[in-house]
Amino acid sequence: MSTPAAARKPRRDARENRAGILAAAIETLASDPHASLDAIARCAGVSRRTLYGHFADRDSLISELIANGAQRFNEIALRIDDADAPLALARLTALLWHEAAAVQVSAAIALDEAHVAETAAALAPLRGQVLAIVGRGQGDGSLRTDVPAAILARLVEEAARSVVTRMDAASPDAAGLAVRAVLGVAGLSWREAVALIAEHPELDLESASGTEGTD
Amino acid sequence: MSTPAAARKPRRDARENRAGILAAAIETLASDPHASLDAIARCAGVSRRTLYGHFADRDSLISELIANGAQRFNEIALRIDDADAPLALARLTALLWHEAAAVQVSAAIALDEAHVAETAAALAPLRGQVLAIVGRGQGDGSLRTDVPAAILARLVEEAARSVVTRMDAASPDAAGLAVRAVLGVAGLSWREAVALIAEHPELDLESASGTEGTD
DNA sequence: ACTAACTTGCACATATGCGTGCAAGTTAGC
DNA sequence: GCTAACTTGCACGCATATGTGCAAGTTAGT
Repeated sequence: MSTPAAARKPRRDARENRAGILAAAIETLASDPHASLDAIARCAGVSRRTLYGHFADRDSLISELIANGAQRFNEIALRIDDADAPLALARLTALLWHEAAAVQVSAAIALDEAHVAETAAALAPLRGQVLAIVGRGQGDGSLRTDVPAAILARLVEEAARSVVTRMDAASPDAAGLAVRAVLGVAGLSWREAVALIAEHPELDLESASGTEGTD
Repeated sequence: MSTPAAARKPRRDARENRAGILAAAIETLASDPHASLDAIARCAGVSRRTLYGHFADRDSLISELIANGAQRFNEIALRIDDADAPLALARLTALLWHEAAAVQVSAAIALDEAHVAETAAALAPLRGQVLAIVGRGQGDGSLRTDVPAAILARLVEEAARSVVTRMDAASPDAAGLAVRAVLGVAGLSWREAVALIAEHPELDLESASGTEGTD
């Protein structure tokens, strides 16, 4: 027996629908964290009733979103191993940016009273990593020391969240903007931030257009 | 006749209740922008029905909150006249901080889909002032120029909003934190920010502009 | 082509929030 | 102490959202 109890493999269309619902939830909740299940279902091209066939209730859906997102973010965060703290922050921000869509939901959901605790728990590894980086940066003098590490970590997180959720993600250099904001809050002068970014093209802050660095 | 048409002066308890409702709305909505009128009424120690005696509907209440807040913020913003852009930003942030409670609601409400437009309109003068300061700072090289003025103004606003809404307003140096975050995002290194703050004790940060309160 | 899995629409129950009407109670203020 | 102003509770009607049961339709997979 392949499976000890229950659970024959679900049908193809069912799996597609389930994925579609999750995707629709991300898309819909990103712009409105209070969107109804009906809105999500319609966005997924599925009936509301079907949604309940895949998720027990609203919380189940949200929880799965949080779990999925958190896992991706944590994996990214734990892969960062630059010794240089500012660079680590920059890279972390840049990498997370690529998950923009997912990040937006998580960021939005994280603001929702009902799920703060759950999100906080799920993102613990990421937060630990940020705190570690910040602490290291304060130790070697590369980051500001006029703010306690714990608060600075929080400040950095909020700066990133702000840019992700409140600034136009489609703007020319959105990823770069996020990195600049984070580095600024972390204590670097803007010229230092610009220099750091210039020295590390592998940060891959895209992008097309020629809004060139310029200053 | 003191009053030409209509409007006999309302009774005292009525005026008190009205004010109480507004205060309760600020307190309640600050923590949960989606709080029900019932919650607000209860917080004001008044029946839900009474609330409707003072405000036609939810929007009327919110609108008055926005109008009140915006007026105070705009007045403060337009009083700033420091030639030095970083200092102007610092002072603006510090002054607005004193309106913390009111700022929190406005900041929270401003995030609400239904009232963004209204808030944006009401805060136009403040935003104009920020843009002017930022432009000036870019012109004289005291603020970062790697980001267009319009976006930088936005970034500054979001940084301030973040700290106000998301960081513990009761923490030791919350006002200073806001100023530091704003200056950091605006391009100053943290040492420059610290120096600026140190040179201008009249910013009145650190400690206690009086919530010495207790209850 | 047959069957089990899946989807769907509809009806239903429940809950919450908004906004209103009204009759009975309180209170401010003269 | 009288009266108008104000508050209150309760009853509605309305709208939206969640979650479930069920019978009838589709569809995937063998």
